Amino acid sequence: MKSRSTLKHIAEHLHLSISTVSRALKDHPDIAVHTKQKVKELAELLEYEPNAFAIQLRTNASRIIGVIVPEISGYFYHSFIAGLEDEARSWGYSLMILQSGNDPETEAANLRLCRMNRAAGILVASTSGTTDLTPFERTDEAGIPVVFFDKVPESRQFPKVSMADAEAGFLGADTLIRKGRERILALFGDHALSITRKRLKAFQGTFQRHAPNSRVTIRHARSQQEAHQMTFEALGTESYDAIFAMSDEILAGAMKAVQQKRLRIPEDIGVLAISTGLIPGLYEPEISFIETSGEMLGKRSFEILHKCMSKAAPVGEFLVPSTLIEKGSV
Amino acid sequence: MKSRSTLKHIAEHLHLSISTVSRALKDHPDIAVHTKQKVKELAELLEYEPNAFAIQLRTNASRIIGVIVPEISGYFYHSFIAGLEDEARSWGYSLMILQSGNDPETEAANLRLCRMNRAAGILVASTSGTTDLTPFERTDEAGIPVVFFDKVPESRQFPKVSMADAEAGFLGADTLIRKGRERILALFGDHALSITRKRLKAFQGTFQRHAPNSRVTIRHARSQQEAHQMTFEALGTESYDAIFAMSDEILAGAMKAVQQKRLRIPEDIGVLAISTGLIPGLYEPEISFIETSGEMLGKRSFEILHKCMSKAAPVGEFLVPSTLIEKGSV
DNA sequence: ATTTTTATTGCAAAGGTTTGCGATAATGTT
DNA sequence: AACATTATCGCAAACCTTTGCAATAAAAAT
Repeated sequence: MKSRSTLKHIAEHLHLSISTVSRALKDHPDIAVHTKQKVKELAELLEYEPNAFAIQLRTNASRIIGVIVPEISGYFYHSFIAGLEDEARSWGYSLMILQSGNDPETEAANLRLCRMNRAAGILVASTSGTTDLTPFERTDEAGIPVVFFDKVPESRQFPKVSMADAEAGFLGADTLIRKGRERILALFGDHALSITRKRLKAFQGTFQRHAPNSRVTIRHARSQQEAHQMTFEALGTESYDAIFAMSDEILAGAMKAVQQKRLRIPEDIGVLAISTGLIPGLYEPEISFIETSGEMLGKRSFEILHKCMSKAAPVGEFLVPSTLIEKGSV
Repeated sequence: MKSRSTLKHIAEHLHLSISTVSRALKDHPDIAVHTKQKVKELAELLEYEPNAFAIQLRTNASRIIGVIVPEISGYFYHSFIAGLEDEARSWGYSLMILQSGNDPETEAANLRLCRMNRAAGILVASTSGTTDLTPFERTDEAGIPVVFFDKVPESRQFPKVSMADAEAGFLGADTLIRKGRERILALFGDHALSITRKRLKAFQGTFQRHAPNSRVTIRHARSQQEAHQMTFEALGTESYDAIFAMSDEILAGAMKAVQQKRLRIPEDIGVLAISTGLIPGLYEPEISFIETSGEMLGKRSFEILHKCMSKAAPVGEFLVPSTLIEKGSV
């Protein structure tokens, strides 16, 4: 275990004071150029690396951003984290990742961890069961900005950034209409989730306004399996010319039914989904989708949080736009 | 910005010394029981939360584990991270996630970050271009144990934990043989990667030994697209009764060709893959696979690192077993 | 020649916690 | 009654860095 070199070591070697060394290393104008040079050379030689703890203790601020998500794996959050990490690193921040396992208690414990580590800021995709926001308020009051993303609470108090769900819903409907699809099997997720309601509302609204004569059948599935089964049954009882899936999970289920029935895309049936992009690329032909990019959400979230960290405190909800990516499946 | 409470605050309120408070909070036997009680009560009331920086500065050790991966997203690492986080949290550790983007320089920078933050330990899935191990050695010498996982270097110096690649390769071949498949299109990844070579060697060896008369065609693809194209061409020129894919990425590519050709599984062609499990579950019928669980690798990796952190320094390579999951696709 | 400015460096405190050792008083031992 | 032991608690240093202010010497201005 090699003893790590400190400012003190360098100072002693050079017969300088610690403060001079400290300033020299960060190009403080007070320090003579030749002194700076000598200091930097020795620092290089001694492989000096500043002690982050000491800095953080002194400045009472870390370069660590806490990220609390229900789960890292799954269809979405990992891409969010990837985008976030990318952006954060370019600003000199690192990520501390915590999973809540969709359990409010673990979530609170994780929040505490972030506070203990004096995170520079915290990004939270809340649990579906998160009702009590006071822990978050306390954290915020303690000077650690909290920004919610993706799964955001109703509260008006915190900045929030999420996908443009209404826009995505509209785009979905609009695309189907433009392509002349008129008998739609539209598969949505759990109706209790706000994401579902927002997408559904825009989707339905668009059809009612612009293609009131189309037959749009809405179904709700809570899992891939349910979506699979539901689609299989639906395809057996009535004839559809397009399937719309509001998420990757739903799409995966629906596609199993499509494969099972050996339907050709887009001849026998058109398929369109709202997706992150990975899943639609697995099929042949690839599935057209409205992209709700996890990466972009990550980057955007960092931007908002970054503003919060530098005093300027934006509030309200920020939306990440979604765009149609055509692959010819509809 | 509420001022956070410290040991000092508590001490002053109770007319005690800081050291007594510190000891009381951690049940030091020197402290009277009633004192402990009073201290703890007030700490609760004041919502005292220890300053992690100060602790880490004093003890020169954090509860943070650095994780350096080429990318978080993609087919594999997110599940690894999920498993790791789960295990680490149960031991009171948090994860600091860094992406190297498969760039050795970024990797080195990330390593430096881990050192600066005095990580308790570091897990690295190295870049394919990582040749110089001295930065890792230096980190290790500085008292921060380094454990490689998944993509491990040749060096004998560091503990390594990876999938049982040989076993997986054997299992793949064995399964195909048992199912009576004799004309195999076997798709592997980049031949430069050790993971590819290990799986391939065991796969080929098993066929040579137990089914020397089977026709096994080996192909190497460096991307999903390449796998797709390669498979499509292969299926056009010769007849096969099974496809074997050594990874999710390859499988995804191959399956596109299968769908394109509208081949029925398993009647027209059998399919078997080595996989994490997500992708094979997307098709209908689902694809049988040899599971190389990212979660398990994550948990196991933590175990090894944990041993390294507590003096006991295991060396050598640890393998997490893989098991066949039958879905009837072969 | 004296005063003012400028350039360069050092001093010392602060940030919160841990910990070896010393201090004190109470209890037990001879 | 003198001494040894035990139970509690406080002192102060250490961990390493940052930063306001003071200090010194050299240069410039009067």
